[in-house]
Amino acid sequence: MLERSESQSPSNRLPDRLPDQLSNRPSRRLPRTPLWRRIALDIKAAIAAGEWRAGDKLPPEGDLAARFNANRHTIRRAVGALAEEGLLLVEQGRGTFVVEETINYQIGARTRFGENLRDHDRKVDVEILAVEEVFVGRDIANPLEVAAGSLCVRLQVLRRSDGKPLCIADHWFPGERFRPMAGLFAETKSITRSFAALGIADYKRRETQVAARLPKTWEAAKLEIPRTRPLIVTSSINADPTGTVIEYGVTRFAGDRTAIVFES
Amino acid sequence: MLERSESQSPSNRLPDRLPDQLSNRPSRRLPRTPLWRRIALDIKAAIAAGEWRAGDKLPPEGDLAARFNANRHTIRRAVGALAEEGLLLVEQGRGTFVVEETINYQIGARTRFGENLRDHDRKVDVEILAVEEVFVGRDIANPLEVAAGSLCVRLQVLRRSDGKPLCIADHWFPGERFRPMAGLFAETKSITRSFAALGIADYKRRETQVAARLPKTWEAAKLEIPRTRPLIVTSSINADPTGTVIEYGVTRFAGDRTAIVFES
DNA sequence: ACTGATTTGTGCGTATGTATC
DNA sequence: TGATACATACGCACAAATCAG
Repeated sequence: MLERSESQSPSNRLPDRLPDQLSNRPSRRLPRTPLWRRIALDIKAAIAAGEWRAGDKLPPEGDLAARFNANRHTIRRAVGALAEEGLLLVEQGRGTFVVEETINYQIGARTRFGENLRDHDRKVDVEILAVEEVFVGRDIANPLEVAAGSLCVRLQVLRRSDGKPLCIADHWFPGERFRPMAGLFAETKSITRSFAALGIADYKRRETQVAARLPKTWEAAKLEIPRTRPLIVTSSINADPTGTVIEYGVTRFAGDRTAIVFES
Repeated sequence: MLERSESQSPSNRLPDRLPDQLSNRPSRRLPRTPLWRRIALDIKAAIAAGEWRAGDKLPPEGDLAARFNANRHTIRRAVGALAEEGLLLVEQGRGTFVVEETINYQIGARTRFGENLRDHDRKVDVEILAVEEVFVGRDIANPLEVAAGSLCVRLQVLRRSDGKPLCIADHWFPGERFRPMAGLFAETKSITRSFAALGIADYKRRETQVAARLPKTWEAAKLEIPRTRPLIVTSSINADPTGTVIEYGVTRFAGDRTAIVFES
């Protein structure tokens, strides 16, 4: 836990020289900005420059003290200011982190994936991970309101926002009627448009369940998060205007990059 | 990893006796049920008898093989069937678990904590962890729609359902008007009733944000979960009929015991 | 970041009982 | 009776995921 190398003995009460920063100020008379404030700006600049990115852990206060040639108390003041600003997050015993810009993913009865994020000037991108026809088990058959063992279409996609993985979604579509979905989605890259091609002009989200769990290895890899960071898992049922279920979806969001917002 | 003691040498091509199970069949001619199916029933019975309870980990397949005097493949078949039924959950590298009955916590515009769970014949219980008057920072002031540094009331409670910790909730109430909340809640054990005592007959949940993260040590302790299991964190804003914000709440649920359900 | 131990997943080979033609 | 196909069961080996140190 060594703070600085100098003045280790308590007898040495007075520093033998001024800290570098004080002599390092602009040539004359200009209103000097406090050291902690300059350090705060430096840290901010370093983050802006990409040295530490959203979610990264800053070096321990001791290391920062060495780097900026200041006392740990001074560092704490700078970090405290940035934390108050909301740029940093300080956690006792863990460290100091650059707060992640969380994406607020709005969910309502008429949530459509594409529209949701386009408002935020984000580039949305879809990668198809799997398309297949499967005989579904009870877990999928129940929400789809079909018999267990029915033939259904499964579509698994990875959605990115600004190039960063946002979520992995599994979509199930019930029965023969939706066999063309596989091809349609590959073409349109949109579930809404694929539905439209099948003559379904409108549909509504009936209910959404939210849970949290840790990712499996492949999920963590695809979402580019550590395996120790939790997922938000939403399960939702979409029905056409007659009330027939036309899709059941399970979506996994990177838990610390995303917040799901429900309006009521 | 000894499977069976017999016939370890590959030179011994022919088993010297019939496997136990085949000679072990019902006395005569009755249609014999396959071993894997009988084992599945045995496991089911053991769970029903309370030998393994919801959330428990079953012994490894090897141990089960020894116990049921069968090959691991046979055990896997039995376990696979029960997993398909939804009674067991198999996780590679971790083990096989009896599925937990997850609590579906319904959220809508008029969600009231007490009413939510009483329907399920659960005993609801509230423990007050903290009550205080605080000058709130930006993070709380913003959703409450008051100035940063305002005096507010903070109430932190641990809610149990059937004795098991369900969630930790922080409630903030804005300004002078709600100073009596501290005492009122201690008396009524209910936010709705406390509001009523203050002349607020009705209020609505305006919006709810859902996120996930790992618990801090004290949260894990209070919720009685390991630190490696994620929390579901909901943040919600409640407003009275005039639209004035009267409460901001942050609630942490045990992620693997709970699913939050939103209707739309 | 690595290691070894634990546990499930998968594939191959063998043997035997059962149903069908 | 025999040929064939399928379901059941055992044995072995290694891959893959998880976890504790």
